[in-house]
Amino acid sequence: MTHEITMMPSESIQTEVAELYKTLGDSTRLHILLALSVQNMNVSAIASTLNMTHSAISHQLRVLKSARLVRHKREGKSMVYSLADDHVKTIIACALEHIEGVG
Amino acid sequence: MTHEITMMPSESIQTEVAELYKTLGDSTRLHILLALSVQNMNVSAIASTLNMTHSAISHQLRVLKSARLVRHKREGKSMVYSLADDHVKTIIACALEHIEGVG
DNA sequence: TGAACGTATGAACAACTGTTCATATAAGGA
DNA sequence: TCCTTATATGAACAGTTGTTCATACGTTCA
Repeated sequence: MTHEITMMPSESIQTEVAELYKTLGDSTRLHILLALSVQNMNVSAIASTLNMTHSAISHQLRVLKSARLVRHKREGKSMVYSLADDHVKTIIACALEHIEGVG
Repeated sequence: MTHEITMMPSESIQTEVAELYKTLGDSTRLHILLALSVQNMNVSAIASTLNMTHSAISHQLRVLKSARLVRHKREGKSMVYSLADDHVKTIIACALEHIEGVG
């Protein structure tokens, strides 16, 4: 885990990285990921935590799902969402450190 | 450099992080940053490297500047741009690792 | 099966984004 | 000073984005 750019990434990798950032670059989605970094939640819980409609949250979860940033599993009537892996936390933590560093 | 989220960031920090990602979430801007991670360049050099117009590059450099991701200094007729600090490299490297990890 | 709950989806709309084009500003050389 | 080179800026346009509203789907329990 050195976090260094050892060589110039290919065009397609660059595009993928930009896509990843675009996905993270919406405050609703970032809020969802941060909430999920604390604990797994269903759609209703996320919606009330962020004080937004179920529909808006569901739409954004779809985006996060297709970006492979969250997973979901059914539990009875509800869908429980969780972060896809620890990478996600790491990426956000990187940005947090930058922000805190710059002030 | 542990890259862990030790506590829930404040609303304003969350918004800042989202803004940072939004800035990184454009392939033109990411290309510029990756190019600058190799060497400092002026606008013309960036434009020809990315095969884009000077104007488009200049507009994007303005965005990167206001996000404090790049610095610039005049050298004769041209403006030489460089990464603001090593944080920028680290942030991009984090995402690269995630992409490569996911495949 | 039918009602209630939880979630997903599609259409539509306003708001935003990135590029292009035209033009302006700034520095160096004749 | 005038011309050239280098960069910046503003307006405008097409394309994209995120939310809302209405509706559909899926699960549980009576």
